[in-house]
Amino acid sequence: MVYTEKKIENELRKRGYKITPQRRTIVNTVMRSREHLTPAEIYERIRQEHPGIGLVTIYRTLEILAGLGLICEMHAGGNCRSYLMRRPSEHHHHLICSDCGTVIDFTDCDLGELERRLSKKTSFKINGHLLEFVGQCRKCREKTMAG
Amino acid sequence: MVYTEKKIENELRKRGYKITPQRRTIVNTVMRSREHLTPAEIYERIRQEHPGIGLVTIYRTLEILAGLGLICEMHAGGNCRSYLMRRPSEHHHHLICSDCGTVIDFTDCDLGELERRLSKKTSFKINGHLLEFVGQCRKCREKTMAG
DNA sequence: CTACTAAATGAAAATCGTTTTCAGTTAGCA
DNA sequence: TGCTAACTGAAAACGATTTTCATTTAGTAG
Repeated sequence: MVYTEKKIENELRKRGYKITPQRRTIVNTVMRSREHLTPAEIYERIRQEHPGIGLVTIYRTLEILAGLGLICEMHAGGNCRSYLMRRPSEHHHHLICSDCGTVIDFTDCDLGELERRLSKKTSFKINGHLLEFVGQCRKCREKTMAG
Repeated sequence: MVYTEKKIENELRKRGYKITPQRRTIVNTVMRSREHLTPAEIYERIRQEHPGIGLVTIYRTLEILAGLGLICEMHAGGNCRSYLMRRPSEHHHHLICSDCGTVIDFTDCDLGELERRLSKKTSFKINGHLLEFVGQCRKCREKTMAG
């Protein structure tokens, strides 16, 4: 389950932020996506319908949403950050083939116990996690064997 | 246990990389530290003894070492990456504070069962994994409460 | 020890993602 | 309808990282 647009708008209004068409579009875009999106990717997607929008506005809005804990900010390889709607209780992970780049998603990760243990030990309030497995898919393994 | 300088030099030589005084110093600096260091921090530490060294060289060397799996690259908040000596056989994971960037390492992850399950279901040969928890450390939580 | 060559170095410039500045626009409220 | 704080977009600034290029050096063969 994901936050509704209404819930997000209320949350923003409550803190004195205004609801602008740009912000609506940004929330909507992040919401539609089941993948993490970088600011640049969000910009590209929005630009098609909303040519006038500025990349700056996207940065600013994402910063606010992440600050309120409504979306989840993530830092992966390269110099890029990306954002995903926060799905309370559900999260999603990847299994990546290091040869061909195929990505398989999975959602069951059983990290609750570890999360509790870490949280207790470190006094962190844990908000999320990133889990990725890297390996070789069947096809690529067969190629390697053959070659 | 951490890799020895000798082991690292051999690993480099084996791939045709040369052992230069700069590389020695960089390896030595990362090795001495029990903390993650950013390229800029490494630069600062080295500059005191080796004023001539270039930041570029540090970037280049870190890239090679990380590529060979001898050090561990980490992306935390802000636009910064940092590096830590790798401890073979342990794999090591991070708990990151999304506010201040503090990183806590841990090594117990209990993902063996999940790995087997995924491997069976997807026919992947799984070689490794990346696990990061993101949250808010005690100090930052207290600040948030107060503010 | 000397000469050679591929690899490495450092300085400067280029690049990329992100942030700041600023003048003009707009949402939300009286 | 009018007001004002908040928002916007363009351009400039910024900081981290990468590329380019001329020079130097490690490792090796003679």
